[in-house]
Amino acid sequence: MLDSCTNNALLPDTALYEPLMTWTEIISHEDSLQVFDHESGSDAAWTAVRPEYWTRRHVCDWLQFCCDQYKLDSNCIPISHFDLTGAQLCSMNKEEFIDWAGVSGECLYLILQNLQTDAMPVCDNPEEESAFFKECDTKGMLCAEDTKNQKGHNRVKSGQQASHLWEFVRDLLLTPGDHQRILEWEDRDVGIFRVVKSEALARMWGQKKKNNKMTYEKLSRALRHYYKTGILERVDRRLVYKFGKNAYGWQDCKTVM
DNA sequence: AGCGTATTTCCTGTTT
DNA sequence: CAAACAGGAAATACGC
Repeated sequence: MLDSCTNNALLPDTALYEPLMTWTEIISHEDSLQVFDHESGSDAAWTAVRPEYWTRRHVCDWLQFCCDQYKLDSNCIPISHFDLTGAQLCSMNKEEFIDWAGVSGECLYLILQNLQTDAMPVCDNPEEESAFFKECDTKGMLCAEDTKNQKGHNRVKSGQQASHLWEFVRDLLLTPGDHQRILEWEDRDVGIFRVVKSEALARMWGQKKKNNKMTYEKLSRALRHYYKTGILERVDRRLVYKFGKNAYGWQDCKTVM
């Protein structure tokens, strides 16, 4: 089986993003992030939006970009697996991602991680940018040599995803996989979900925050604080919550590939 | 050091 | 009765 990562000298330095934006430009678009309309899934390019907030369309565009620019073999990518949002994409850990994404998984994971973290060159210096992509290139080659036993990708930082409780909840809802029915969508279209296993949810949140004294009682108090900020809306049913107008990243985007 | 935000902790009362 | 919900109040954690 041919690993597409072997496929070329990836990243011909600065030419890489020529048709797109430089990182500096991308970062300067932070402001436009604030006004991005998640409801309508409107038009910001994936380059202008943080991966965690990508719509399905953005994920699709990003994948296409990776295939084009990194010469990944699209035949080796399970395209149907990428019918997911950025939040879903980002919530997978490395193992899950690689399982999910096929033989190019490690390459794609690395690219995504670098987009997510400040490993992105935040500078105006094209030389640094190009150095960044060279490093990315090197890692890409590594993954071609051995897709299994590469552990030391120190470049990939552990990331800052889901640092807030509501994001943690959201990502749990969106993550395909293994947390067995702790949360379930009640009405996905409008963002209503139900806490199925309250103690388990508290335990997971406690683990994440390294707080073994977390309880659902306390977690739910934190959730109720979200009512006043519009992250959540009240639903007068036990263990049922609804994402509010200030929550993002949970929607099921209608525009698909 | 000071501040603001996001919880965490505790509590009293109410509802399911 | 147990489990949740409602919020107020205060303590804490943490990033800037």
